[in-house]
Amino acid sequence: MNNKADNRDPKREVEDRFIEVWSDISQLWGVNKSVGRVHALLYLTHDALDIDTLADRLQISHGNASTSIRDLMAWGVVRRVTKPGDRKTYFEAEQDPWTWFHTTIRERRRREVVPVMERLHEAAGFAEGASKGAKGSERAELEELHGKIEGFADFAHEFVDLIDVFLAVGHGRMAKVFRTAAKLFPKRGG
Amino acid sequence: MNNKADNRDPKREVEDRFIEVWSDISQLWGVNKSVGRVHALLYLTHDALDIDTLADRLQISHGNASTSIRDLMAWGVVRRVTKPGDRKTYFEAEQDPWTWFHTTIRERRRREVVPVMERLHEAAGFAEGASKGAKGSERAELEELHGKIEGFADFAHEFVDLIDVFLAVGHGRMAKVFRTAAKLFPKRGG
DNA sequence: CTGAACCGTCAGTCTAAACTGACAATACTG
DNA sequence: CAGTATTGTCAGTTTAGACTGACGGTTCAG
Repeated sequence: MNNKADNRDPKREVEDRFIEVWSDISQLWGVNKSVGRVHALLYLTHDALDIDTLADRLQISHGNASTSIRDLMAWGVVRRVTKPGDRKTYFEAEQDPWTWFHTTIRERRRREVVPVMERLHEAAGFAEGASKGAKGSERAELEELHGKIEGFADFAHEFVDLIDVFLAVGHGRMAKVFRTAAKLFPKRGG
Repeated sequence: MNNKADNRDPKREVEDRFIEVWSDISQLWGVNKSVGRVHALLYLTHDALDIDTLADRLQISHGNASTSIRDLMAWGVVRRVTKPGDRKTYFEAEQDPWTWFHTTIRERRRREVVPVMERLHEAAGFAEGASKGAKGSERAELEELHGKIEGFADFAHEFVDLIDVFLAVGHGRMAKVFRTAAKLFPKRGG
């Protein structure tokens, strides 16, 4: 039960603490715990690791480690590595957090944002159609609804623009963009 | 089972379609389905609604509606409203999406970002302490680990700065900031 | 070709989160 | 003050998602 007490190795304890924090950040971000922990360990480990080593180190099943690695590769933040004269498959993580974050945002945009924006536009289109097909007070109500949906769609569209700027600017320059923006639009009270 | 077919009212269908989209967006954002649906309905509905009307309309239990409302109020995006000469408590949503988004980000920063950043700094501090207490090759390893953790912490700190700029700039001006940023740092290939 | 080492998959199990519905608490009416 | 309408809470149930471990497929050594 008590695997902290067994842990005499300071290196291991340093790793564990960071892994737990990253794991929690991942969960806030909608990524499951095991995936976060595997990612954290690969980020900390200079050498690429194989599935069994990951499973051992993190006390998770072989299957879970394998599935987590599959997810991380689908997100584009982990690479498969083979070493000559060695059968095993090793995995290594992107080492620069900005690159990793950029990749993640691009993938999230593709998987989640684009499809949901299409559905939002469909909903707005349906509302518009319904209001044009109605008469009298019902028409007025439907027009109001349509306006509300368009209002939200406009906001969502600006949010997507924000993502696009982030993706276009990229990496280290993002901080500079924001610093510039902060100067252009200085903080106000509240 | 088939409650779409029963649904002859076009207003209701327009609402339902939007509610489903918003619900999915909420889930992507880590907010549960019922909470998202309640929020969507309140956004669309000009008049404030009471708990039973919400539960009826969305086909969820009274308890679920009440809990969802409690969450939304804790997020600061729904207000309690009382009408003179009426016992019931009504609830209404913030109508401007930018205001709502701004409030949500501020709350998320407070609840999630700040605590996890503290833990990250603790982890970095622990790594530093461990490396200073070690000798020889172990020390070198611990210093490398510490460097990795600091690297991530720096990135995380810039991310928090980004949130702060967003909060400082606020509402409608955000779009302008981004348009300006986009001009300063034009899109490059990829 | 056979056996060993290893990775990927998925059915079944387990866990955590959401939801329901009954009850408690509160506010108001007559 | 008793009765009624309404909101809030939470124990128990249900549901969705994560995790395990056994199996099958593949690759390579001998």
